[in-house]
Amino acid sequence: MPRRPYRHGDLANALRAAALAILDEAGPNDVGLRETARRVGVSATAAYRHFGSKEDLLASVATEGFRELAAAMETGAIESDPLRAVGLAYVEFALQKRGLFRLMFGPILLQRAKYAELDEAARAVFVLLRRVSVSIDEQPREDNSAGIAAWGLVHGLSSLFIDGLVPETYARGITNAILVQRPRPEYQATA
Amino acid sequence: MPRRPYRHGDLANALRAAALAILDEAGPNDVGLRETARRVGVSATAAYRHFGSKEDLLASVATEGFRELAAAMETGAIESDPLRAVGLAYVEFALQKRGLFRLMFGPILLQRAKYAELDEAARAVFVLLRRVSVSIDEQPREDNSAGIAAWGLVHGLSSLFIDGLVPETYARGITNAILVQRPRPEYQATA
DNA sequence: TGTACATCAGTGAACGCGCGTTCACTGATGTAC
DNA sequence: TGTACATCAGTGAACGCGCGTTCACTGATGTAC
Repeated sequence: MPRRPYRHGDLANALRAAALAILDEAGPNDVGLRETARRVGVSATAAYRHFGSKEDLLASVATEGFRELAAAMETGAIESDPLRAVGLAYVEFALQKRGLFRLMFGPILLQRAKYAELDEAARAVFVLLRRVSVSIDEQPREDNSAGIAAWGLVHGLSSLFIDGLVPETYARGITNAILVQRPRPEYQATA
Repeated sequence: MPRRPYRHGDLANALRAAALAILDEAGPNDVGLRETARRVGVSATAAYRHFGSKEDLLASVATEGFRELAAAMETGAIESDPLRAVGLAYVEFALQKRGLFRLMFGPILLQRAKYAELDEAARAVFVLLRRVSVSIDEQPREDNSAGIAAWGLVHGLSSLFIDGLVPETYARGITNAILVQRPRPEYQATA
């Protein structure tokens, strides 16, 4: 078998991929810089040529994750029942890549003031949800509550499913049922 | 000042309280058995008189958390708009005790097969939500989707708020608006 | 085309750290007589 | 009431571990001439 050449060629991506593998096999807390490098077959220090720190690597993986998520949602956004399609894409993403999903909404997200690209990628997901929510809202409101409600719902469902609090078997069916588009009643005055 | 007596008297609770403090100041990943013992002013090994392992301690704290949450929700369950009151209590709990909330829905929850009390306490929260959801559902369904939807919504909103994805300032107002009780339209047939 | 050289992606040893857990122990407390 | 003693909640030293990061280095690659 051919030995890996001295220069890897795409070590940054290889490290991200290895981190992803650990994420899905174990969990966010088990992603270590040393372990990640070990999987790629490279010394731990090699990672520092591509990422300033372990946190930088995680932020990079999370950013990619948000972009992937947004892309998956975009596909649904053009369908006839966009909120349902987009919401299903969100839940589907969480189920398929639960390790990544957990990383994306874990402690690294609290550091997003430091990571402009991460912040932007996360925002894009929300913007997309708001768009498909507002479009079906008969009385669009200024507080974005329709978008926030949609985000809260799909995000919460995703969490409950991947934490096993609701049996995963029912995940798609139930999500589908819940997200069926229905006429929105007028909002009532609230206290 | 009086020295702590040789026997602490209530070390188990003191350790739980110290763990709670760390949870809110830092986060679930920073709760260490040594650090917790240090805060109580006791040797690290003393903890082993009361908990079999670090994980046991965390499970115990999380269990208490679920019981507290259920108790807070119970108070709202008897009001005239129970889903809103219970949902607000849920979100309020997450905002007030965000460290604890994160622990409760973190990796320890995946170990709940090992911790019967934790499992039971978590289930109680769901049962309560299902109760108040079904009660306002005009066409109760067998799949519990009304309860799951309610849980997903309040859980997701809580997560978004404590992760700062939606400004916390709006948290209560928006949650309130979203949870306003409204007539449930019939469910449509789904694919 | 051949050669000298700068670049910079990799290496491996070493650092200090805090962790969870074990072990043999100590000594205050509560109880039996 | 006084004394002997068992209990068991605490101690402190020690273990092995894997971590993130630094350092001085090496040597393959690509380029300038």
